Amino acid sequence: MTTPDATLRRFLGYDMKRAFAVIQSDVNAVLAPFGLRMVTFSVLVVIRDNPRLRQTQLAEILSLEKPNLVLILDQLERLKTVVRARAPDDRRAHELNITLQGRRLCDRALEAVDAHDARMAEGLSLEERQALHTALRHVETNGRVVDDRRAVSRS
Amino acid sequence: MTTPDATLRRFLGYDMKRAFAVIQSDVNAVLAPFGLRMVTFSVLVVIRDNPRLRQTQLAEILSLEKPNLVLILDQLERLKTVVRARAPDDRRAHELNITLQGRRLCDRALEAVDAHDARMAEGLSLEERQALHTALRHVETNGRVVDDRRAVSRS
DNA sequence: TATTGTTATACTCTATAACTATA
DNA sequence: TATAGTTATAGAGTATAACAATA
Repeated sequence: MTTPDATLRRFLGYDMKRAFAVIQSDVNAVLAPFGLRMVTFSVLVVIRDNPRLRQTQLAEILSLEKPNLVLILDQLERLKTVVRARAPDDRRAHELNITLQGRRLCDRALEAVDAHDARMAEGLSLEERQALHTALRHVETNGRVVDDRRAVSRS
Repeated sequence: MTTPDATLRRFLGYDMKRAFAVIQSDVNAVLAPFGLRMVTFSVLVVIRDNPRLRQTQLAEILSLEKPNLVLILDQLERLKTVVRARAPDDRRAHELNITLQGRRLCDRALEAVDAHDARMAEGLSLEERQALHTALRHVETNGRVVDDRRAVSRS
């Protein structure tokens, strides 16, 4: 047993929790100067890439609960980066759109996060980096399957 | 743009957040029948592997804050899996040790988490899986470096 | 009756300051 | 004066129930 946590190091969950903790605090630090957090940044990007999106769809895409999205959008509206407008065809719904100012902020933030991401991947070859993304998506998919047969694992 | 979150998919942080969310809820479901969560499980394993460990050291190993560790240990003591004892050489400190009952629980939980981990890695070759671990530790290390020169990234 | 966005709320996780008892 | 463990507390992040407006 070379390190005190050697037993845990064989689990994907453990290595991922540690790696993600590092990334999250780091990305939040990178985004703070823009007035953004990891979630608000993600929401801003998805709104930019999907004009006239509705809140329910946005929540679905990012796996957020609708009530939690409300406060995130309030914050983005306060930053003048996003606007909520009544949908003409369904007056219950809101169409979400990015503003010009939001687009500028989004571009700058994307650049900063890209730079940070490159630093996080330093030391990994392009192939290794691509393999990491592939493996992570693989795990995400495997987990979703496990979700269906929940708690059958053993007891 | 094939998926609504295609832009975000290029970021390690995004793929990791999604993959980890899946793993975490999954592992917690696997551990629930044992009365454990991801953290309590990790703490139990480290105590088993490092007899007479003290709380400050344990907190350091698992990157937990000492105050948060207190409640975790309370819970493990209530389960009769761990005991706190006054250290003979320093009466301020506690020596942590696993009980026989704790050892049994730890073994069964490890088996369950191992089985789950194998399912999460299904579809990945042994080499791919090993590469995933390596890449995650690489990211963890890269992040720690960034930590030192915090907030210098750009603004 | 169902759905969209919202409010209120609660529970977990994480982080910090300050206390106590020892050193 | 400093350290180990603890208490209290506050802030995120996340989850559910119920409501008003609209379909």
